[in-house]
Amino acid sequence: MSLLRTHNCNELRKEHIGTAVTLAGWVNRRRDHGGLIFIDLRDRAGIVQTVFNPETSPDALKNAEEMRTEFVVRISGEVNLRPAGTENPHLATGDIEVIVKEAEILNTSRTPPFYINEEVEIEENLRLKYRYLDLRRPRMKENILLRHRVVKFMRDFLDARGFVDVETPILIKSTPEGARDYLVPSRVHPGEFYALPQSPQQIKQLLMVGGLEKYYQMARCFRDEDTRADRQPEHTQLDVEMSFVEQEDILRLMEELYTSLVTTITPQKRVVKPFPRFTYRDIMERYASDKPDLRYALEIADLTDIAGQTEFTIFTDAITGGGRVKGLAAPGCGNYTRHQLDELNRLVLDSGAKGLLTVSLGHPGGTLDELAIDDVKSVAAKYLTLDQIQEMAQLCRADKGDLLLIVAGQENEIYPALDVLRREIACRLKLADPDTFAFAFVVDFPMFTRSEETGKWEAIHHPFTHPRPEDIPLLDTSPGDVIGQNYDIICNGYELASGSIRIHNADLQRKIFKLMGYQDEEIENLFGHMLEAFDYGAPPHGGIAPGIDRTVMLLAGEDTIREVIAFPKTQSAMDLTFGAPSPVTEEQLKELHIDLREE
RNA sequence: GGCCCCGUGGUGUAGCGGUCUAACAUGCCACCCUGUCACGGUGGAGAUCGGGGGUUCAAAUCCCCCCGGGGUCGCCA
Repeated sequence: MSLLRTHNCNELRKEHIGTAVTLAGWVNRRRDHGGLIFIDLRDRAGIVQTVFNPETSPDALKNAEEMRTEFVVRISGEVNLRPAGTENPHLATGDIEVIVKEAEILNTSRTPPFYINEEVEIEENLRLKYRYLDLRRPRMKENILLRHRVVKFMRDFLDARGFVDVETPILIKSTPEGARDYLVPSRVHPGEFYALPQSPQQIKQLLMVGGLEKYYQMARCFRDEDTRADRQPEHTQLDVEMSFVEQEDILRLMEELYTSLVTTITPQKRVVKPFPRFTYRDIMERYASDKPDLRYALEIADLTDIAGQTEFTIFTDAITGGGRVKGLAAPGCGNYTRHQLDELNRLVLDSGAKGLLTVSLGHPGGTLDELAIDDVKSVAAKYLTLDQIQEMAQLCRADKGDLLLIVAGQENEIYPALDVLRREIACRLKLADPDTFAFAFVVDFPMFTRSEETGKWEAIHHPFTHPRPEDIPLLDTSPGDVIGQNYDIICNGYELASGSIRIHNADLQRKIFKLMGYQDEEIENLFGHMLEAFDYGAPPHGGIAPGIDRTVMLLAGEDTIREVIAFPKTQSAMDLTFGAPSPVTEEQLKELHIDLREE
């Protein structure tokens, strides 16, 4: 195995009995019986019990008395069957133990700042400061090993299908759109900067022009924007691009990749193939989100028609103002207390909607037809007829005993509220099965949205997305109606991947840039390299980029991607292990031609 | 930048105006212990309760500001 050891701590079994072994690892636990000492030795592979006996090896025992938690030690001895009745079924190596003949302390350790041998929640900033110790703990160790298996699987999967792994530059050109770039000053070119890639988007398209046909890369992507539980300043994408493909080719490839990944890496989890497909419009209508958790239904119903017939002015005013009335049913929540209803109302207000109307549909039992007006509890009850309530309940697929949650207003203000409500109810009712991955494709996104600040058309995905061929004429007449050939993979409430068929024609690409308000000169400056490349026989191509961190997070059952990243950054983008970012010397700044401004 | 949550011995928690000279568990140190495996036993050390200011006769506890961590909106082509 190596010069320092013959076996790892997890591989010794009954068949090794009598074998002389040398092991090295960390002291996971020491049990000193005064004379007899047990030390659980731990390495990456696992744990084995070693026994120090004063009669067989007094010198080794002397060393063992010095050993403490997390000391690095090396022992030599013989594998023994444990005495009958002392086997430990919790250990893979629990049938045997190593009788130590010689022991050596390779390195001592201070008492760790937190438990390594116990699963206790530790404050995250402490874990991050001592991440190298945190990585020894089972949770992080397993997550990092899982991540390795996921990445290995993806590489093998794509290699087997003819994909070529190409490395692309990390120091590239800053582009104006999208996220804020991380900038790197140039020593050689005073006043000029490189940018770290937000993704290798343009580069991989040029690889297609370069004739690679099938490219992939574990690509690090950098975005100087605020973090979230599922967002870090740097993250890793499985960047994929293919030539001579249509959208359908890419979706099928991804469906195959993800289903085989899950069945191979986490066979205990459920996954449904084929993945359901939704248009953007459809999924927003039904779930008020472009990445809903589809492990549960809780579909959102459009109540605008019936709400417009009521005497309830909050509804009718909203509709008159061009808004909609939408709602969902919270199963079995008809008995919610005032306090619980207030909590839901608070969520709605915090999400920016004007308010929440709750309609309690009495007690469970019987059908909606048997609902009496006296069963109904709602502040709007006197403005609604029983027929209207029953119809709204029916549209929400509600039963007696349920709670209707209804929000009225403009779509852009009620959708966040409906999304929050849907997730909150699912959380309270524990509707999301932790052992299921509900993948889905979302397709047919609009290409452009009009910026509220500038009034300009902005790309929803990115400006290299190819419009649906039939929509190209709309570029001249109504850009907001143009649907792009782009697609997301969503799973359990997360956007896992995003991709598109790209433009490979310089004229069309130029047209898109112009539509977005770029002047000819800007276009040549910023994107001339792309447009020129398209003039030299660019093949039709498209791709996608699944997020590795989010994928591993889901497979690991974690709630944040920090748990699957060896050295993640905090919400304020700091690396607590290294203390980055940090000031640099005046000499360094001078070399880079940088003066710091007073803020 | 907005909103919300958290910060008490090394670690995890309790305490939420006076009984706090701050409790419990674990870890740590010492001694005892030859079959434990979260070993056991006895003893001990260890906290100006994130920092500052205020209210009060009295503050870990109430108020304000700041710092740090987290969640989220904005942001993330």
